Amino acid sequence: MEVHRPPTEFERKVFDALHLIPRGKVTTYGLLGQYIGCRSPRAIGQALRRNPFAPDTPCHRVVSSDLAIGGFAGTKAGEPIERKRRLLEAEGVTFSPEGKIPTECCYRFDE
DNA sequence: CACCTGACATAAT
DNA sequence: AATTATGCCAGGT
Repeated sequence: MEVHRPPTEFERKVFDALHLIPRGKVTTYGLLGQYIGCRSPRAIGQALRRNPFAPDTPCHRVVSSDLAIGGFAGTKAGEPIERKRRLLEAEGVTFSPEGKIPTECCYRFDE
């Protein structure tokens, strides 16, 4: 069990980036990482996993580089993933029968 | 399709 | 303080 601890700068960057994602869109670990200057999508995932502000912080808007739904709450599949998918659909994100998200719904931090 | 490697932060020892 | 292990990956072999 992890103890509660104040968010680090790295986590702050990640959370802040999440807030930039428009509603109804998603981003990938890689894009988010590049935006905050981190080339390690794994580190991003860890920060999201420890998201202390969930679901105020839209961590569910981050998917894998393949535009697959990716993981959620430390799991790759299961109930949490179902919730994530539902959250995205509720925001207007569409899913292919394979569970993939169309590129149009992918936010690439284009200003 | 199954590995292996790369890059990075945090927790635990 | 340093090392080890691991983690909502990505990409290459």
